[in-house]
Amino acid sequence: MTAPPVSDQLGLRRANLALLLGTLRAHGPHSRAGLARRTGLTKATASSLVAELTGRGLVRLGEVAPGHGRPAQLVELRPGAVCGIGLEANVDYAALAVLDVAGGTIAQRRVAVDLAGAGYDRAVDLLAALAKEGLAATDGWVAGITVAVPGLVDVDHGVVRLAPNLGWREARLAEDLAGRLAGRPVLVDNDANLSALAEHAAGVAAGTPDLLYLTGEVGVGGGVIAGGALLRGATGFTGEVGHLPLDPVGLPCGCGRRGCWETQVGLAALLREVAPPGDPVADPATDLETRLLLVRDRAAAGDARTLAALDRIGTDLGVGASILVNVLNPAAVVLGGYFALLGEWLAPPARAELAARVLAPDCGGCRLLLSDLGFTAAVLGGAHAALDRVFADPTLAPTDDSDPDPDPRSPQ
Amino acid sequence: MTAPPVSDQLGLRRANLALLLGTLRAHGPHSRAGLARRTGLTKATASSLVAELTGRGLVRLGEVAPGHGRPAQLVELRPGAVCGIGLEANVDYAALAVLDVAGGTIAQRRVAVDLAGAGYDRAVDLLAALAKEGLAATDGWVAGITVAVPGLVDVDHGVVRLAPNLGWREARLAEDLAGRLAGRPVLVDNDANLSALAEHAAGVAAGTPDLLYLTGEVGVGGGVIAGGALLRGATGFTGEVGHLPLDPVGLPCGCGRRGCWETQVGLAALLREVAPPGDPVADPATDLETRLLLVRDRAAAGDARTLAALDRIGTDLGVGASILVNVLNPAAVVLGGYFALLGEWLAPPARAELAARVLAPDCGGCRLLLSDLGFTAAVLGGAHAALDRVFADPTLAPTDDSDPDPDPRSPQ
DNA sequence: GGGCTTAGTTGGGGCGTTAAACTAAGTCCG
DNA sequence: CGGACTTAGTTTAACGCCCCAACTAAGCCC
Repeated sequence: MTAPPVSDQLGLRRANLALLLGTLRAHGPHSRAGLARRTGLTKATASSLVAELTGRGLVRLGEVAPGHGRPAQLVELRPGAVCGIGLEANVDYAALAVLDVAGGTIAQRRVAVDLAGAGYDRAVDLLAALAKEGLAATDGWVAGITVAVPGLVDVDHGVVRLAPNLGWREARLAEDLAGRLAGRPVLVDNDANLSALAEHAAGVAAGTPDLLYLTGEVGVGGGVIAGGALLRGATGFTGEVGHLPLDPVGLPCGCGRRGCWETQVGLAALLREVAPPGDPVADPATDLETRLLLVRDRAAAGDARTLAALDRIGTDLGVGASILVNVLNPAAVVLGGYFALLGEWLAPPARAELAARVLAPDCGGCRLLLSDLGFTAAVLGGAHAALDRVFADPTLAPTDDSDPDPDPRSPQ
Repeated sequence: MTAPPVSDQLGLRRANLALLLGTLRAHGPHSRAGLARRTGLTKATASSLVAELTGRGLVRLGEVAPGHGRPAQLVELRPGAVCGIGLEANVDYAALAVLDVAGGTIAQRRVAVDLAGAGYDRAVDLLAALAKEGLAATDGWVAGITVAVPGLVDVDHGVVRLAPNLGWREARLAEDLAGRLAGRPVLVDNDANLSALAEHAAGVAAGTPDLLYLTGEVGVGGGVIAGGALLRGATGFTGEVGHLPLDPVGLPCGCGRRGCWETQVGLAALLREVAPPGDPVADPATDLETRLLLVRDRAAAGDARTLAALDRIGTDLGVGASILVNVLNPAAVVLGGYFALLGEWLAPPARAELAARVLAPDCGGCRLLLSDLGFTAAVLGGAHAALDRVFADPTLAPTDDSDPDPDPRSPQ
């Protein structure tokens, strides 16, 4: 998603196209004169750039805005023409999302399937089939395809280093998927990273350049946006927050230690505390979402045991989050996964802990928010990641005068 | 230090000048043809850019490197002509460093003075006097002046929000100092941030784009470089690592809780554990550095009590660091302050904890290093921060043909 | 000493932005 | 109702920067 270097005039043009496109994304429709004012370019240049963006299908002329002088024709991101595709490979489901540059949803689907049991090759086949479904859903141009994977991913090489829950190891997923999709550019990234990206692009914290995404699943996942970009670290393994050592005498964790954060606030902890033995909520045979909704219903009904458990978990959530907020100073912490589903009860005690434990005045300006993207955050983030390629370099999108646009820089 | 936006040809020129300058800083002297090859520019452009950089005093033609064909004239960063000034305001001393673009030290000095007791206005006077000393030490052009302050700093406005040890609050330091220095551009930043910058620019981890700097002082300070840039967070309060809650039943901390990291590994913990009551090491009347050297001598001599204390502190250092490494995935953790001074004994147990607790394979590629910048890291980082202005925009440096260079963008 | 190789310069041309004048299309107000 | 005013957007010429290609420069190899 990092912008290509600017060194020659084509690079300058590219940078200015990206500047306009980014302005439209961040601040909504503008007249050409308005774009010129905001970006510091001249009206002539803005007009020329808008003409090119129109030719590439990225923007269109929309409604007319009257003013004191001649009415302005607003330029806006064009829905439907240029899309990004997100895929998600998870333990018991696969998902697809197709978004256009305007942020509109072209297609979205989730398939229940035992990807972990299917084996790598059949999983790739299934992802390829989903991708083709996405490709068929749009007659526009597809900027790229991004796969969200729960595990450690080498983004630069598109390799899944280790995804324990899927049983994948050193899987050359980008390559294998591109091979089944006529060489289209395929990116691979961690699901929490992509979820953070989705919150940054479109969620409750849209536009916030510094945010921390925390998702409650079997473990606890973390994704960090810092300075408007994903924090990736030296080898792409940032956001390993599940094993914050919070209680030296706590419960044993899969990592071999005791009292890790995810033993306190992970899904297992929730189900254990919320349900007495024999309770249907604790029955692994029942669908997980059904059980979580049951928990929510009980909380809403005021069930004492449930409320006490959620209060305790919310408190521990806040303790762990405060550590991260002290280190990262985000403007927002966004809760996803089951944290969001039960956020109504988790957030108040978590906010109290944050307020008490964050050293910066006024909590460093940090707000605790609940994601409204639900369990689709990762796949939406994938689609956004694909679109970000075009926002960084609009010349990737082909021009409509059937010019195949011999772009000098090879894809992927 | 973020690069100015590129939108017109002057911006393009600026970006290319910066590209060449950055190449010379990162990879040492090059011929003009070599610069062209490495950057992708043409030889003609590289020659033109080098001519301009020479005119601005940033580079010079150095030795001749023979090869197969015509010998190359190497272009190198020019010592002495363009400088950055770093200042440091600390509780019991103030410091000055003047560096040139080639990384050479033009001047460096430390003054023992009770800044906390002096009051803000006299402290600013003293800093201004030090800065003038630095200005007098060079006949070159000064890119800027950066002040390192132990506290919470609003970098954008040059305001010290809160520096408890100095007794400063909402101090408009950049403004006040610039007023005493003929309006020269003054930046203000947190000392740990600037120390991290110094390690990134010139220390044992030079060039590492992702590093974590940890300094042992009264508290524990942290500075994070991520993706080659300082991590600042939403309101500039990143790196508050001293109060990681590591031991719920530990010693009480000034923050009101128990078992914070700095109660385990801060200076007070070291002195307490290392010295029996009545020991000169624990005597607050003695100079701190003297006492620390005494501790080092005892450790070197194999004193059992000292070694046991250092082993315990090193272990706790590693426990806390592992949390940060799991979140940030840096390529290096650099220890500064007293951690570096006693690193010989602290590092081995700390490395063992890191290896055991970091989840990414091979510790995420992270190495634990000891700073060799000593207690000058912050002031050196300040000088580098000032120089970074020129590396980001070489047109800030005036041309030698006495052209006052009416730069469109105002300083500060 | 001639050929080869690589460094660096020169001149012409293309491209993108700028500046300024101009046209376009409304509102405001007497 | 119509002219002045205001703002949007286009046109044209000019300029700056980089690229390309040809050329000169200066050493090494045989």
